[in-house]
Amino acid sequence: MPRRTDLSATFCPVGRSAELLGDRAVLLILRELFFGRRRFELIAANTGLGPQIVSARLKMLVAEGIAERRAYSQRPVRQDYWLTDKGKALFDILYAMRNWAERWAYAPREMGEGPAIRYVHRGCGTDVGTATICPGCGAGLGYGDLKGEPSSALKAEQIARTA
Amino acid sequence: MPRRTDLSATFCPVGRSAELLGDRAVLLILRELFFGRRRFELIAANTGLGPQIVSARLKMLVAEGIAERRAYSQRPVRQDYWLTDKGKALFDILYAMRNWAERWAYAPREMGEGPAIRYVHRGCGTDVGTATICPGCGAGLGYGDLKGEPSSALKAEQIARTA
DNA sequence: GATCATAACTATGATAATCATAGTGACAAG
DNA sequence: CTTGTCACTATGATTATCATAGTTATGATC
Repeated sequence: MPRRTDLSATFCPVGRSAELLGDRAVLLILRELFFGRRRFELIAANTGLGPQIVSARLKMLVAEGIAERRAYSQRPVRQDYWLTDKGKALFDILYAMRNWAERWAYAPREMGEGPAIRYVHRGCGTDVGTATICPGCGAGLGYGDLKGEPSSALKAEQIARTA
Repeated sequence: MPRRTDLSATFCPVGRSAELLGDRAVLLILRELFFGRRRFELIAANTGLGPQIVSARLKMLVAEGIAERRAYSQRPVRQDYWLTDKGKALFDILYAMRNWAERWAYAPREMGEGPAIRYVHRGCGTDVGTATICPGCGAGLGYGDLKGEPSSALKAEQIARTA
């Protein structure tokens, strides 16, 4: 495609976010990083993206200050990727995406099963459902406040992808 | 590009959302619809997208039940696009994108100016800043609860695009 | 009543991003 | 010294995207 117009300098904040997030690969990689999958091969396997795309997007995320590359082993040299504060702040967006899809974009769900990921408020132990304010204690819910537990169906799908 | 893998049937809700939202054009068009710009030509002008893309994406949004096409004039026949309930529910995501960018993705901002769009809670009149819970009255903030006022810089940019 | 204007699109060709596949370099284990 | 793991890079075919121009339908203007 021809060179698309750059939105990173528009006055509209949604436009600036769209410049980053209007890309399947970026969203999927961020999902993996939030799930704690930091290694290149794991990210590639779980997203289904090719290694060139994963490589290019991770480079970009590092350049934008959203992720950082760390060596988790010296011999052999092995790198992985961690979210920075700027990256962790994207949690609200991904959580809103999750909430929308659980409500409006139906999954190939087993009968009677609940959401694909159950989130529990670490502070008070309440299952928050798809709320942004804890229904148990009224606290706002941000990065680190929630503990997610994938359903058996989601777990099976993830295992199938990495096998 | 080759046929990319379809994520609309994955168990992961973030994946299903990414299938829809991982696309610059979709995000920009949704922004316009939330801003109340419903006409084809206005959407094309404000997003900078070509008419083929706008056409294709609007068709898709209608097919997905996110927008609907309405005739706002019979003679001459003129159509525009409105968000459905499913579409309006995407507000939380766009609002989270706005909040993230206002905080972390810096605008070419005039000195001393605040956010590009000031949001005021309709219920109590409080300027909510980038909060998801009204700092004035504690109410949760969703679609319809907020009144947005673009800054002069953002207004100027919008006028420049449509001229 | 011929031309001009407006709105909502559709059509075409050049360009560039994406995917699938294969390969590389560094090291460790057997 | 062959095999395996991990984090990538390289290549070629495919296809989405952009810029530009054109179409259809109608109303307004000269």
